[in-house]
Amino acid sequence: MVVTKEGIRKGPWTEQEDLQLVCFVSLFGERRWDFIAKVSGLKRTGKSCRLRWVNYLHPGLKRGRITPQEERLILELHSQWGNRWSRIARRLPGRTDNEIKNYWRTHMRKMAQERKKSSPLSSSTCSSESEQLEEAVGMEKHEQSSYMMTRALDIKEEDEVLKVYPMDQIWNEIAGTLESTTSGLSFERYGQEACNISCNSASMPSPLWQNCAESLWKIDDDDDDVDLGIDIES
DNA sequence: AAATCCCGCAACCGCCAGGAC
DNA sequence: CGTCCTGGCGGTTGCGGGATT
Repeated sequence: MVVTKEGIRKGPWTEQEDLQLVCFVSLFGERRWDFIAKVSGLKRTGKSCRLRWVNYLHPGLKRGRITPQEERLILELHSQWGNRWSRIARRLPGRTDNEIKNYWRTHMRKMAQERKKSSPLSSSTCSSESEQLEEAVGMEKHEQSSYMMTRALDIKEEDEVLKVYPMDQIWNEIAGTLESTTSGLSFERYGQEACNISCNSASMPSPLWQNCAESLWKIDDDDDDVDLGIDIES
């Protein structure tokens, strides 16, 4: 853990920080990250708080491996939109842009390597890794796109089967102590005690969670008409 | 058993767009 | 209209842990 001259902490988040952030996001919502960063007493930037929330703490997040269906969807969407990770992520409920980005990098690298192995001659014609990657992706796309589209609709069902994610422990801890502080919170009060972490007295209004979870993964209508509707028909 | 390599992922950085003033 | 602030996005880095030698 690094602390900068300005007293800003960097590096991995501690469990305590996570709890603290969860508390304050529950109070203020997923906005005003700079404000949350200040008020919470976390010595983090607003950006850092937002990132931590979006990529790790959000209750709607799915954990575990990318499924074959998701993989195909990623391939298809990437072929349409390129590296628009956040946009792609909106199509994959519970997945974050960061996760998809990471997945893409590692798996496409793997694919490129395998391809290189299987056809060593072709490597001489490729001047860069990125070109190889694109080639590999193109290959995947043609093989799988139509199948993927029919499978894409199944993903939602699969989501329901899933999967305990690590934050459950935290949610459980918090949920157990909810009622005591959910009503009558004032700024002064939570500042002093609501997030007096160990968070045993943390407030965690569950309806808000449901709201958040739904809203974050709500598909952006503007983006939608571009793609799936069309492709599903084909 | 130790050293090295490789992969997955969390986190940071820089840039940009949109909104408030 | 210009400036500042905030949040979102894509790219990149670095660490931890498992696999391999």
